[in-house]
Amino acid sequence: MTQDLDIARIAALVGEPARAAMLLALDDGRALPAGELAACAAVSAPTASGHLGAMRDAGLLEVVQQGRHRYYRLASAQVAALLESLMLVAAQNPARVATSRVDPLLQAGRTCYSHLAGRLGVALCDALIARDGLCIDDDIARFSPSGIHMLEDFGLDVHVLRRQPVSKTCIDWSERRHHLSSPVGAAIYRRCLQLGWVRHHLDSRAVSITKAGTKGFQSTFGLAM
Amino acid sequence: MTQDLDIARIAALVGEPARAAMLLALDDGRALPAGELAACAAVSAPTASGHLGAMRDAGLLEVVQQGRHRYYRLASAQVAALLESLMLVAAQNPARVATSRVDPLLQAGRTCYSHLAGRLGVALCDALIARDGLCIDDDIARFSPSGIHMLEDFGLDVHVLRRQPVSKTCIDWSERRHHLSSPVGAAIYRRCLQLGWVRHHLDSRAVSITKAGTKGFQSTFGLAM
DNA sequence: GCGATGATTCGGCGCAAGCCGAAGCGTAGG
DNA sequence: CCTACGCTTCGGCTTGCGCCGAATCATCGC
Repeated sequence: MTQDLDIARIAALVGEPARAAMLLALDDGRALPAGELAACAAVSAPTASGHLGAMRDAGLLEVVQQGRHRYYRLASAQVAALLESLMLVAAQNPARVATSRVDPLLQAGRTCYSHLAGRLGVALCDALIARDGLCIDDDIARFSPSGIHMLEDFGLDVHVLRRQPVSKTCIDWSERRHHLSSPVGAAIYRRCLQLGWVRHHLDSRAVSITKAGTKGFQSTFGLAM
Repeated sequence: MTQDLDIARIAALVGEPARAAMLLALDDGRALPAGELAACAAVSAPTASGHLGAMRDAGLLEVVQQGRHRYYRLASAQVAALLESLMLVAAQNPARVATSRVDPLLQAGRTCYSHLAGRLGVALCDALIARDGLCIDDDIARFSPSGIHMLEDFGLDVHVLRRQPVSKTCIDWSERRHHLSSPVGAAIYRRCLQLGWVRHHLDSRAVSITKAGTKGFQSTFGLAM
């Protein structure tokens, strides 16, 4: 066996609290400078630098130099998918012994590598299903004509959806429920930002809903927050 | 942050060559006794026992006792998905410096948690596409009427496909190409076994094609091995 | 230019964790 | 009942690696 070592090498990189914290901070696709990642992981700059270098060498991260800063970001969507896989497995195993404390970030929503996840992402998905705009079968979502109509009202360019009214879903690790993922999910997220319905907090991947968003989600999707 | 630790704990378990070897041996869904897993990982029985216990406690493995043997298997499809995620990331990163040696298992095919992967899985998928039976867009596969007809000839119960001619795909880590996954992929694999077209080697997850299979793949799917 | 700031490299410390041999426990089978 | 066998627990050894402080390099602003 030779691929054992390959996957063990990758998993070992992620299996270190400091490195895992950095990867999670990058999970939504942003690029962050080394110093900030050191702070996220609560380690010193030299330690962080070592970790980041190792992850870059292994192909998990990309680095882009800008002035005296070096911005790191996830190297590919596959790496993000790997993190989501890990979160899913971690969320459903019984290690939640004394961790009843709920992370405040989960209260509203969060982004998941360019699409909406968390409570908002799941609720949006549920609302579409409740109004017969969408049906999900075995992780695959199909839009109905009325669902496409809703997205049109929302301001999305849906001509691709007309050809193939299908999207992938992603199981949210915090809610254990489906939400829409790329590319439709990403388009919805971009449109939400554009309309000012949600705001992306710069220091994390939390997402909060604006007043306009509350009204908009209500009128367009029948979503009561 | 609290979920950092969760995913790090899971990843650290996988990130150990001996444990990774055991998980990979279980990747196709079989249940194996502790002793055999120790051999797979090339460690002593006590060492293996410690690893297996830790993975069971973490919810990665399930154990079923049968006589004086204890059979371990992956606890859920999510764990298998995690392994596939890791293989995908591991396969596409540039750590293939001196590992030009090709694993003989990949030559014919392999199973991937109850469906066909490897060269055979990818070739079958390609053949369906080439004959306009299938089109893949963004990891989602749709069957055309002629594709459904081919599967019918093959002996599959396709009434569910008529309602929703859609399936998921899985990117094979060795071929870097799509192949069909559950539930259609699993049905195809079961039917192949039933027809005696492929044989599952008991000591690994390799799959070999029988003479009947060569003929059958040729006549039904136009697949030249 | 010169200090300030971000990032990396180097060296040494300390702990966590993997490994095995020996011993213990339970089941199978004569 | 007693031996054989599969698996686990226990104790102790060793090594790998995560951590930091100090030093080095590069870039920005003045």
